[in-house]
Amino acid sequence: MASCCSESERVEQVISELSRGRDIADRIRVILRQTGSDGSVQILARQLLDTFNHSLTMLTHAAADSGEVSQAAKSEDSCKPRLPKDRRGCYKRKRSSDTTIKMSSDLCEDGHAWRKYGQKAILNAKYPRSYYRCTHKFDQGCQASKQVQQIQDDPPLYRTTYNGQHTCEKSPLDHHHILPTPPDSSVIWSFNRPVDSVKQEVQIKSPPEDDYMSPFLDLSGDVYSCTASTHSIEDVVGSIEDFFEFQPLS
DNA sequence: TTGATTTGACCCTT
DNA sequence: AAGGGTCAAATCAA
Repeated sequence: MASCCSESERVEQVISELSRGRDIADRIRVILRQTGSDGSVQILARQLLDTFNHSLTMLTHAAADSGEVSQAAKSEDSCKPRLPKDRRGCYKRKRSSDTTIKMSSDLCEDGHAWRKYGQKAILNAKYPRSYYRCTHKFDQGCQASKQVQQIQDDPPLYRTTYNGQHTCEKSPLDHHHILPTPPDSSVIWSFNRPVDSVKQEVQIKSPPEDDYMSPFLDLSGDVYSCTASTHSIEDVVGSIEDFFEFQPLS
């Protein structure tokens, strides 16, 4: 009879809720690791995360098998030429929250296994942008992805934009430049400034209450800081790029 | 043979 | 409508 929503909508709601639970579990896990909490608690957090991942995997596969998810648009104009698969609704553009940007003078390893899935020429950009997803996207349901783009030639400067957090297993070390996103969804950036061939780690954090504050860079001390809206990441990155461009390398 | 990369096409967001 | 993110077939490499 007339229920509030269709079966497919309910399935998608459950998937959405599970995804949210997984993100929260992952944040708990990161916090526990950062604070050096009891190992058994960390294991429990890990198991909680795995439970969400497995549930999501089973649910999405079952939904796909039964054709329940994302089939709403299938009823009409299904005779489009040269479409091997109906890909409508197959992806959503990433939002700017839960994003980490790293600027570095080289393409250093970040400790994760990535698989390149695309490359695009970007308007007004000299170099193409490469797209990577976590190698464990399918076997562990890890949603982390990154974009890498060279933004400067001499000296070479690369901007790496990380989206999402790793929920896959990796070595416990090597979090030296990917900082955990706090629960308030503020944004943290870190990048290396190539000065005297010595890389300086810079961390930039935007407090959540400064939603409408224009971005600025405080480069006066050893610790650089920057505040900005989570909606103006590009502005901040522009400021960083300006800094690299106009500051003579001493 | 298998997994990774390349590349053109599709389609969502702005 | 344009730009950008993702998919997937083709190709490459180990």
